[in-house]
Amino acid sequence: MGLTKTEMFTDEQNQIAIFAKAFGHPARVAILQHLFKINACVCGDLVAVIGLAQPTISQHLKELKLLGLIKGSVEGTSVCYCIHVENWTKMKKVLAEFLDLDTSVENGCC
Amino acid sequence: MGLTKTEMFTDEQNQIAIFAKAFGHPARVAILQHLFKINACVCGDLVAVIGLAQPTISQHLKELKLLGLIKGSVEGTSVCYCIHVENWTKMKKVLAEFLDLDTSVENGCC
DNA sequence: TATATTAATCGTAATATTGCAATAAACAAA
DNA sequence: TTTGTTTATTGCAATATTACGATTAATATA
Repeated sequence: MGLTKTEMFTDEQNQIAIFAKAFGHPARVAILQHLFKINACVCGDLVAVIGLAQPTISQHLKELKLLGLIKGSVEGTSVCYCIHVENWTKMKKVLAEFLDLDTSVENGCC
Repeated sequence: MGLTKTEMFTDEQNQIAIFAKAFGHPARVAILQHLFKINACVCGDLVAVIGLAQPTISQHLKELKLLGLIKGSVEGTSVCYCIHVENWTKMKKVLAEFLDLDTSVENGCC
């Protein structure tokens, strides 16, 4: 059906899934890596850097902005994007809690 | 088009996206959390624990197994699943490298 | 004001994902 | 062998995602 049954899962599980989905596409990974690399606002060159069409990049940026992982500010005719560091840190905490579950695994079988 | 243009991105970026996609659904998050919680093989009770239909669970398990994050062994009529700790560690390293990019961000704008 | 530049939105096409009923396959036990 | 139990596979329907051309919106500049 293509329709995730979110109501069957905890808020935490849905939260993890939503964040993970943001990184579930290489274009968004590339966008975020570039923003970190530049370590400043990026105004306009993302389309050239990533290589996808402008509407496609704009769509990916919108998703990341909706999730709060980046912020954009209008700067003349262009728009400048950068990492939302506070939210990035929060997201990392949520994901790390999940990813670090293996620290206590004894693997007594298999 | 629904078709990701993987050839436009680096192996690392695609790798991150593929792993992240595995956690991009709450059912798979729940499955993995349960495997960690039990800290052993789980034989058969996943359908009851998660609450989705058996073919749906089987499909999610297949994806996780294909990615190498879990392993399953036949045990009579049932199949036992558990975390593939070595691969989980490798995956964590790949994701952590990406998630920890913020350590050097000075956020000199925005 | 007219034009150029840049980003967002709309519309649409194609592929991917999710979910489950039905069925098949594998095995244990009677 | 027959029956029951458990998991995998198949087939399909519905929704989601990805991508981009065309257009619109917003703003700077000539």
